[in-house]
Amino acid sequence: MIADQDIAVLKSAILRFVPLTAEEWDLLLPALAYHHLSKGEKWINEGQKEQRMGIVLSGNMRHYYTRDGAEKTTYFYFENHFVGSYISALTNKPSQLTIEALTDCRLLTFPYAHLQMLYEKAPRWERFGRLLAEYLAIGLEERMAGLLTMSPEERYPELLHGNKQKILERIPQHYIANYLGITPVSLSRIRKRLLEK
Amino acid sequence: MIADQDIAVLKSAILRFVPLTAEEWDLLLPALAYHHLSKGEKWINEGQKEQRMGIVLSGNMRHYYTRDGAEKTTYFYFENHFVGSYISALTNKPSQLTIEALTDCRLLTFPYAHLQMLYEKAPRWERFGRLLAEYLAIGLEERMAGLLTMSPEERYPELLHGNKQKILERIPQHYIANYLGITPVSLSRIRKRLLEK
DNA sequence: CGTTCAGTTGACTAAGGTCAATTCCCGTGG
DNA sequence: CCACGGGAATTGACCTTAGTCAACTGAACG
Repeated sequence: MIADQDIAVLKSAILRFVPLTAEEWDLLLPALAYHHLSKGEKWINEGQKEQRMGIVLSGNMRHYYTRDGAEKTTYFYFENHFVGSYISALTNKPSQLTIEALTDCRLLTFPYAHLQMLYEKAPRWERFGRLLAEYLAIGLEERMAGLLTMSPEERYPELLHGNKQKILERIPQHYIANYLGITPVSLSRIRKRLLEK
Repeated sequence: MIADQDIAVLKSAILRFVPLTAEEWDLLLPALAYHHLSKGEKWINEGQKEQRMGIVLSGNMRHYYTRDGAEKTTYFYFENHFVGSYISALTNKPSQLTIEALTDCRLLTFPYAHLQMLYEKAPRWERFGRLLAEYLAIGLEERMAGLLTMSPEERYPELLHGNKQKILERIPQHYIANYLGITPVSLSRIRKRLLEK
């Protein structure tokens, strides 16, 4: 049994994209599952093909690529964020990503295939799918442009003063360095340099 | 008057995403316009809000951000590619990008607003919109992951041996350097280093 | 033939990476 | 309450690689 208030969180996140009738909303309900993760636990592993998406009810998570043994964090997830190996689900290939809980987390999840089925069934859900993909594309574009046009020393303050500063405070600095594409050592030096100004 | 064969090119590009009935296809027709660009000419300028999308019939183009006077190329367009300041159109904000013809180009274009109108009118078109956004998101994700996980020296061979090598041959090296996020001077050195192996 | 622009090369600088030592913080157990 | 252990962050020394500036080469085009 899933708590009503948890379902309400998911519903309002979806309604930010599209309005839904009660009937349309009910199409998703049977696919929902509750999931709990302990700090440090992995939800999705690299190479794996279990394609679920979900929403973070509480806690925060990160996802990263592993290459030559090194982890590269490309995203953080917080409360009310959709989470999942979206690209893997879209392309139907094994995930390149690992998604890990940074704190204890509570999730509400559903199979991506169920969402795809809704795309077939209900135009409103297809619209949701479009807007979700567009939202993602906008975020990715910004991220990419940032990597290409700014140095790490510029990206760091940008990240701090962005719309997430309060939340980033909770995240250990070495993950932030990783997100910026640099080592913790370099971030420490950048912080020092910025303080001296 | 637009040539039938040009329209056929656009149509088959769209049909790669979704099947369309004749009636659905006809909804787009009245919005089409033909456009010719000379080498070096800019199609979309930074700061501008004209939101058209199109397909490249012939020639190739690039788009770039301008920051502190420096240009950062983030994409190349070739025959049969959709082109446009997609993010600007989505967010309805002035374009951050400039899109420029690298050679003489022939384009078929339509207002993004017209496509949005089709989203309202026909579920099939909305599906096209979803698949287009998903396609874009996949490409952006790959690009971003590449920037974060690989050095320029690794990215260059990757680019060469990717699915575009034949086309990249046509593009001046300094644009490729720019795309890789480095200077032409550095790319020249990287090439030299790779040859020595 | 010059002019122009892309590409290469050399000398030097700047900035991040690596490795290792040290300090700080915090929680746990004696 | 204090001592210890472990992970995070900082710092120093040194290395690697891209950036910058400038000179030079080479090919394309008038």
